Amino acid sequence: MMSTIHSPQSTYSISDLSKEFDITTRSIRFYEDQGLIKPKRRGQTRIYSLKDRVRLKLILRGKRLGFSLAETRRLFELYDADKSSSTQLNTMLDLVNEKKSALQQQMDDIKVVLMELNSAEQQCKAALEDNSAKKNK
Amino acid sequence: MMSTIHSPQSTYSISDLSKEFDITTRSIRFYEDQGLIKPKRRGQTRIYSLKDRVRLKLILRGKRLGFSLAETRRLFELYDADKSSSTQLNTMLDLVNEKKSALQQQMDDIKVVLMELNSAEQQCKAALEDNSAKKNK
DNA sequence: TGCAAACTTTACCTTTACGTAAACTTCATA
DNA sequence: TATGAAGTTTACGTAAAGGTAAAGTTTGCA
Repeated sequence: MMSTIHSPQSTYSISDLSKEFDITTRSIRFYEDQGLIKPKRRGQTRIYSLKDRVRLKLILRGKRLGFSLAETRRLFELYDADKSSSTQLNTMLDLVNEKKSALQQQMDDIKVVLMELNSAEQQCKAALEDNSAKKNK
Repeated sequence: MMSTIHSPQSTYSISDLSKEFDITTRSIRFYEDQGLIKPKRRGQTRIYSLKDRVRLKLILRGKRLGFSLAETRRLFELYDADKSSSTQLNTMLDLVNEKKSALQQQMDDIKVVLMELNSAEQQCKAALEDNSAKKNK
């Protein structure tokens, strides 16, 4: 099932994607189960499109940022949703603003922790030099 | 058990902390269970120190960044560890660098997602204006 | 002294995000 | 043709991070 033609591929097998993103096929099927991706089928074999691949990338990035699969699915749904419904658009705006402020908070957290880690690193290095100066094992 | 004196308090009850950080007492005891904090006891009542409070804050910040409790505990352990053991110091350096690059990656992720969210926000607003111009419900 | 609020332990329950195993089908190819 | 790789479904298991309930202390204070 492994496709050999590279570059701008337009369909992918499940193992193509599991290798590319270094996740198990189990995970990919699970995301489908949860309604995050909807690959076509050829017989009972799943055929993934470019859109599916983009979504996978978004799912994984979301995960790195602590989004639950349910949250990510919600974002997908809204993104696909009816653009003529003002109610939907407002719901989306609310969600977007919620996410934005959460991410701002995360940015701030990260900056603080990075500074602390840098400081810890310096202390470690200093202590190591100190140790080697004193020549104790 | 609620202490009434404010400002630089030096001990706290479990409910003091649960209120301050807006988490349940169950969570606080769970963190203790997992070896992240070690409050003193008066009888069987837990007495939390400033250090415990700082750790709680660190635990929660870690959680916001997607650190597991086990990871946070590991960082605490290394921080408390023997500063004369070069092996330990090197282990710590490794862990610190690992965390640093993960956080850098997160920062990059966040920047991308923030840009996308901003763009989504603009599109929503434009669509809303469009809708109201066309006066459809 | 005697309640009510706050504290405690113990223990089982829940959700999320998969892992793992079993048993089956499809397909290329030796 | 048969064997092995890759795919599939179904189903049970698991780890993390608590929630919740039961049943029992402790303590302030009216």
